[in-house]
Amino acid sequence: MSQTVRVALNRPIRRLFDYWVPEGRQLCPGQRLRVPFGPRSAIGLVVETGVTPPPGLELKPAGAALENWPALPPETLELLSWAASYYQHPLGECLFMALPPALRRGQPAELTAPESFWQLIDVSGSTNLPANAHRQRELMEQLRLAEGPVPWSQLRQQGYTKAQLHSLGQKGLVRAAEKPAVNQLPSTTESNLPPLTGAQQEAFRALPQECGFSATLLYGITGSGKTELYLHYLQDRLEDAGQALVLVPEINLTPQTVARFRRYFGGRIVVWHSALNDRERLETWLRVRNGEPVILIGTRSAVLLPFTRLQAIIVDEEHDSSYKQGEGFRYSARDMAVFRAQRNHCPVILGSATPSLESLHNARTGKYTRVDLTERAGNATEPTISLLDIRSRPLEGGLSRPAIQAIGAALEARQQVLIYINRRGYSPVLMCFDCGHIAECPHCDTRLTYHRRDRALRCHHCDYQQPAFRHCPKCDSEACHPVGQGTERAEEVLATAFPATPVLRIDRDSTQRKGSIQSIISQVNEGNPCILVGTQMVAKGHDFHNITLVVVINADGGLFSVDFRAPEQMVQTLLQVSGRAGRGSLPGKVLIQTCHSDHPLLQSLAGGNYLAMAKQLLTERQESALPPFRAMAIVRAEAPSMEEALGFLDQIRQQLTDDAVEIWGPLPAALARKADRHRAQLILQADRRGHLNRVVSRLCADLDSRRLPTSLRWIIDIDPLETS
DNA sequence: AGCACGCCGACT
DNA sequence: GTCGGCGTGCTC
Repeated sequence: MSQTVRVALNRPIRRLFDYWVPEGRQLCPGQRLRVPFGPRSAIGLVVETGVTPPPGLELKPAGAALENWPALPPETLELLSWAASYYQHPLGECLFMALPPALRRGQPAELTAPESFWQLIDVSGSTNLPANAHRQRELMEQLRLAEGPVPWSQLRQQGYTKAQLHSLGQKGLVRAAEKPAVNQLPSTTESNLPPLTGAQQEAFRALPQECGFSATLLYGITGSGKTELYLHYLQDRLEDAGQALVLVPEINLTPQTVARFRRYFGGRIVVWHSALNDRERLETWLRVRNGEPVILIGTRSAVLLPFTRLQAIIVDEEHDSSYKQGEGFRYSARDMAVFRAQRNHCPVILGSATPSLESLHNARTGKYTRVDLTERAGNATEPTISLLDIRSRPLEGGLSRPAIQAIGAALEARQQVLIYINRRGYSPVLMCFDCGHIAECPHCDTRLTYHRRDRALRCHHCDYQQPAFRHCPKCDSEACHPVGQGTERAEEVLATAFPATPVLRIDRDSTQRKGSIQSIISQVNEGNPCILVGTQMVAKGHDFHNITLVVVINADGGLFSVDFRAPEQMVQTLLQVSGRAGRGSLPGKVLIQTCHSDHPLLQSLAGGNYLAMAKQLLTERQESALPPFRAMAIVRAEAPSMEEALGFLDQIRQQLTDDAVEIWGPLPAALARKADRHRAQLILQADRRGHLNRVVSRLCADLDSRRLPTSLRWIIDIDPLETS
């Protein structure tokens, strides 16, 4: 009697495949194996053993296992199985996301060649490098500070190149070294953790002391020192053999953050983010899987790693929308972290200065414990926020006269200024002042953004671009002008207004080159007067000590949006960006330009009390019966025509007859046409998550069994963040 | 997702 | 007469 196994494959199909296992071989769930699949073979993962295959099905024999241990340990397998069914995503694709690319491809679970390590030849040695070789000098400094040889991956991650190392090697300054054994790497150095302030100690004592499951919402205002608290918590709670997971938004995983953790935990710190190459992913994955006592700092997908000795999870900036994957397997790493902690019987700490309404609600209902840290660390004080009504005020590049005066005053005092604009490019539109024609994308229902640098009109939703026109394509007038504000234009206006001061722009366009954001940050950290102009990117996590003034060009975007989450997101972003001011010893000031200074939300924002605003927003959500008071799912469809998309969703609406599920739509999406595809959506809501899950899961099964035209695409988004 | 099978247009 | 377009269906 031979064994029968159920196998998941890395295919977008909601189905598993059964195979018989030849006599004398034994397989367990989580193991990687090769199986025949159609005319070829594929890599599979065992999800179940000893199954009874559907009757009348001729099974094929399973191929060899790729290793004699499960690539996915039971706890990880359970996490992913839950997530697959909760997010309605094919199990195979979910499971394979927890493997590094090399293992997905069927390569052996081992490192092929040892990684190169680098160290100084003479630690005390003087360096006569050319004056312009500042990167090489920095690299030398890095190696000097390191205790022992530094892996190439770490140097590469800090933006250094092989060429720089080789150049130093030729000069006889550095050399390749042996990989130091793991236990030789410096580990926790207890003495040099910075002492906690009074307020931090109080918060620290309120964090969970038990090892079992607990979920804590750490509400710590910007600059209150949440990271210090995390460091102390890990040092205090983590056993020598234990693993910890620290989730951070992609944008916060900077070398500074990592260096901060490395200073105290040395070789225990490993990182996980999108810039790792395949071999780095494999190496880190293996260290985690082998149960090495790592503290892993990682972005979203780090929550899927196969930890086996997890003792603590921290989710920093838990409100951040980047924790939700926006395509494919649409999971929330924050929510999966909580599930993981629950099943793993370990504490999870969700930290934020602007907690999500979901988490605040969970704290209110007792699902989470809330711990507050509402004092800035050191002698820093909270910034004062004032609204600046710009109705009928002349604007220069989007800036009002009082704002420009404030900027001038701050620069005069040799301080730094941050200008926040939520739009990249030069200006949102290029308009003909004679006939009113506005350049639009031929493939999307959106306007083209004018980028001055390359005189291009670009669509921010597809890859379309065209040269900007001088003559209006409609009326041939020459009166075509950019209208509205973008980062590029603000940069230009500020550079003209303050010619003696450097203006640094931080957005997706200006930071595409690797390491360029690093050089901007180090320039700011030198502390000389400068003006930073940026989008969301500057709002998050950076610790600039000499910024005393933050100007928000226009705060009105989120006030009248169709998306019910817009006010929450607006408040969070504005408070996060405000938090960049006054982090050093000088007090900070925030000027928010608006056309609606009497709007209650902005009024309370000026009061700076996030919890009061959140309470108000939660009341509104409850009155409108929206999340977090109800569960939500969205069915999105796209087709060559809007009729097809709406028709398909309407059919679904007809077949959903469950009284406990409220249905909205179908409606065209806010961006009804994107890259020539017409998009529509259907919103489903229910009081109980479990109930909605069952309904959606039935719907999914039904849609899978129907044969639909290939031109029609549908997806289901559970707990969606974008609802328009 | 791959990859085969399967029927209709422009070419050696 | 074929080469090949991508629509539809299947993979234990």
